[in-house]
Amino acid sequence: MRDELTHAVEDYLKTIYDLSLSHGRASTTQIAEVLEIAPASVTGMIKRLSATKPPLVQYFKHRGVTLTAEGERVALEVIRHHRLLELFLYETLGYSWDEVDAEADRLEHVISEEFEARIAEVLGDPTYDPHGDPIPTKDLKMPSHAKLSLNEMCPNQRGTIQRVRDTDPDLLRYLSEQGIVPQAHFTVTGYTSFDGNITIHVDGQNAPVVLGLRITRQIFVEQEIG
Amino acid sequence: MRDELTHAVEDYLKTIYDLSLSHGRASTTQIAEVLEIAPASVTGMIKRLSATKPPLVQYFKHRGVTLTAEGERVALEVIRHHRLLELFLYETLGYSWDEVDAEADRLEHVISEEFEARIAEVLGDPTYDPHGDPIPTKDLKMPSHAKLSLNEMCPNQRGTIQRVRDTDPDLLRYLSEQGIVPQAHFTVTGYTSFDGNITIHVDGQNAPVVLGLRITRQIFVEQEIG
DNA sequence: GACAAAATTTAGGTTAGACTAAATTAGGAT
DNA sequence: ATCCTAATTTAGTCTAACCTAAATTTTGTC
Repeated sequence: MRDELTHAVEDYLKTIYDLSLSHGRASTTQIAEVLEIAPASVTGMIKRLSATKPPLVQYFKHRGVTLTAEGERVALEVIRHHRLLELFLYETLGYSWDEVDAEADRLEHVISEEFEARIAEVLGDPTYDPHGDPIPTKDLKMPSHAKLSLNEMCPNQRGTIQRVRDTDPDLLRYLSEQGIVPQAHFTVTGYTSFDGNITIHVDGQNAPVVLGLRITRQIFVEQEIG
Repeated sequence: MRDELTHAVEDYLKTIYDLSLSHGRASTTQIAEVLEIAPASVTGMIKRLSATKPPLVQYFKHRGVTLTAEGERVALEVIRHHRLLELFLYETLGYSWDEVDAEADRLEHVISEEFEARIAEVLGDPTYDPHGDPIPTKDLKMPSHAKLSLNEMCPNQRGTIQRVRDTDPDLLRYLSEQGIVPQAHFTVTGYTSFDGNITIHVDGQNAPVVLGLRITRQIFVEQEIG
């Protein structure tokens, strides 16, 4: 139970958690892509993760992995660290939202439970980080969050940006320049079926913005009815 | 110049810096004791540190190591991180002075220059950490600091605590209970030559405290003349 | 249902950083 | 000057986590 897992293990579990949410399971190649390591290395690590007691993942040879209850617990712990840190860097140290991910990626593995508790207190037990991602609670329950992605919306519908799931600083900077940040209201003004491009007009902005599938899939929204 | 040194290397350099200050050079065994690893492991690492380009240490077989200019630069960088972090944890997150060292030991290796700059700014470019240790400046100059240790004082002399160089939480908690913290004024009321024990009476405290050599050697003071 | 392309695993190798046990060197006491 | 002990180094292992190249399995297409 009380571990002392390596940073690498924590990174794997975090990645598998994310991939499992969006794809149901995590394949070797997907994990390798996210972590930017060779697929063969992933296979090796997966074997070790499934051989610990208690096992952290369930391994289905040639068809990917899922987290065990214990693996999910660890993943949520790391994700809580990460997102609390992002918000702390943003709120308390004045980082911009495109800078917080990289710093939190390193800090998340070394802070103590004490540190976690203290920044949570300073921030008033927050529920969402600067990208709108939900922060698991102290007892590791994931707060509710928008599941509708921007690419599923249709012209003339209105909505509110809830969550921007990307870590690329350049993209994030571009999006915030266009007013595309959590809580922004917008109207879908166009859609081209060939490429899946969506055009939205953010309230208060002069020009509309055209966004490709790769991006709109990462943006989660609340639809405004009426 | 442009590094990406491992945590272990940074720990070695920090340790060698400290030992060189107090003993002129750092021996294999001393380093091993501080880092709590086997002496044989230290020999191996020292060889690597002296074989980098540029070398980080100068190795005198069978007689210890000293830092090169480059090694000292890295050590001061790490020490700056460490002490800024200690103060940040103390001031901004409400840690007590006995808790900050352990947390800073892990964080010091992963924070970015950006993080360093931001906490330095939040803290107003501070010069001393919660133990009274001097914080190297941005350009890595060490601020002036008291060099007289408590064990060198004589009965009836008065002084001010400037610096408590220890990392043991239990000891630090005990000392602060006795009012022995930076800026405290005191009078030396006794000395026993057999064991080197010194008795001091801290202003505002009821009872005097007897301190052994192991402790008084770690406490640095400013003597009050007259 | 065969087969090529894509995904995955196996096999073997590397590096950092630790370990133990055994050999060697240095330094202080006689 | 010798000898003993403490300090140090050498030699050989181990583990975590990565790598590449080759072998294998799965899957989608006709």
